[in-house]
Amino acid sequence: MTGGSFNMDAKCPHNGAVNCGDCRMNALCLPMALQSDEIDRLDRIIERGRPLQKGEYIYHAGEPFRSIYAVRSGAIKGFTVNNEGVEQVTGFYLPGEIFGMDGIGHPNHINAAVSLETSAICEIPFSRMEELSIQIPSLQRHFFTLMSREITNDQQLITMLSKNSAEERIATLLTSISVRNARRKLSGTRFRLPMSRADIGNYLGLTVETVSRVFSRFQKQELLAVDKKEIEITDLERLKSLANT
Amino acid sequence: MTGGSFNMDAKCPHNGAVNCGDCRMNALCLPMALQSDEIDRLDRIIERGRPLQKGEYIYHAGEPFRSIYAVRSGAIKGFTVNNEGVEQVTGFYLPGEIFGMDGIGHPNHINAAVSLETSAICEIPFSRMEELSIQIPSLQRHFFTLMSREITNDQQLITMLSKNSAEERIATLLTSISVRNARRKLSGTRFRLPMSRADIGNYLGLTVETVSRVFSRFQKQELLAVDKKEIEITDLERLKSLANT
DNA sequence: CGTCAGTTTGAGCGAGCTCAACGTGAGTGG
DNA sequence: CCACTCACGTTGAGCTCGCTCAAACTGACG
Repeated sequence: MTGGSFNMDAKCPHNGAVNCGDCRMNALCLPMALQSDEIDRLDRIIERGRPLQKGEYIYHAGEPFRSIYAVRSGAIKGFTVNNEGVEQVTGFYLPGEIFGMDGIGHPNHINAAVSLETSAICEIPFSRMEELSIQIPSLQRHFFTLMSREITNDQQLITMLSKNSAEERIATLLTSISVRNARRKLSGTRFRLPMSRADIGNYLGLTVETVSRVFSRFQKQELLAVDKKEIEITDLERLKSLANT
Repeated sequence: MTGGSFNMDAKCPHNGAVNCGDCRMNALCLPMALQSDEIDRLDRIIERGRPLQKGEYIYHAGEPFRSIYAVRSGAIKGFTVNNEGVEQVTGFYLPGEIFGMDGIGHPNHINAAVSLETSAICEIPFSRMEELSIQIPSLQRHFFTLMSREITNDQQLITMLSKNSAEERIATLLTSISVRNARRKLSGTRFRLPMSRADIGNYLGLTVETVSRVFSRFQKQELLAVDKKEIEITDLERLKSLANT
């Protein structure tokens, strides 16, 4: 497990913030629920590590569950592995978002999490987080909220897999990334996809070929300009109208 | 309907238990995490209502979120409704299981819940439950566990919708119901499905016709004996081997 | 006995899959 | 600096599973 070997003294090249109070993401992340003295207490239990390289695992399925994580920069892919070794991507986590909650009900992680590009994350030991959330009710509340949000996210994916066409699924994913980027004050119309076509297909229940074809079709319809992983949404309104809900 | 003729003081014909300590489900339900004095405290916040008729809603999407619920008898269907009014079944809840957690992160319920047959449920006001779980850490822990289990359930459904054939999906659902019945000390091989073919199809991302055809095929292959909603699993091993993971 | 919701069965179609070939760019080693 | 490799992405052709549409069956209930 990478978590254990974190060096807390290393400066992160991406982000000078070494505590929640200064972190650019604090409006999105856990601290949003807290007052400044409470943030300090949360801050003290958080472990910040060296940056993760592309392809580095944060945890594997079956590893003991110790912590949940917040993304500071980069992008993380969460996925299950069934007993035939087939992967199912269950989510992509962008800066300000929390992942690793799948392990909570179980002694070990059910899912795995891997870094899709150079990323920085905060590790939050779960048992200490539990204690703290007994002392800080708004933290407990926020935590329930986060888990519930994970549930409704998953349920939206379920609806999509069950009811929507390939085009609708991809329009929905692109719209979602657009919204999440905008929330981080980044462009909602020009961005780089952190994941491969295979990851997108896996997440959306489609083959790589179908993903590629839909991208080409969207480009022909002048909804997108695609250059490998660089995406420019040229008609966000029409893309949104294609998307689910 | 005949609802008016139910008397809340009358003994419930299904279950004489009026408190968690005596409830047949307490080994599966919330109290499993608690000591007997703690169970009393939980017991005091739980509201038990008259039985629900088939088709009766526990809550609609958009209603204020107040409570979570435990199934005492019967069966509950949880589903989302997207803005075109299309339903997506997200789960079936059997006795001993908890539902309604989708509302936690939000002011209002995201999903709806409806009774599939005559059912009895316990209502647990969430704000009192939150207070209590601050005082009883093992209750907080159990609650985290339940929510996390909901997440992993949803993720299994995601994998199924994304990767499995119609036959695998239906084999998985039947196996799941079989296991959950066995946990309640009921037959794992002979039971009555509480939901319609349409509900099954909706849940599994299939049409009614496909569900019906797969049931017929399974019967021809001597995996099942189907008589409307009565199911006898005649070859559980082979059914399990068809099922996902 | 008629109605109506739920279910079953058949016939034909199509979205997305499979298989196959080719293109592209980053990394590697001579 | 080029040749080679290898992962990733695109495009085409044909097939298949589950969908759509249609019709008939069943049982519960008035």
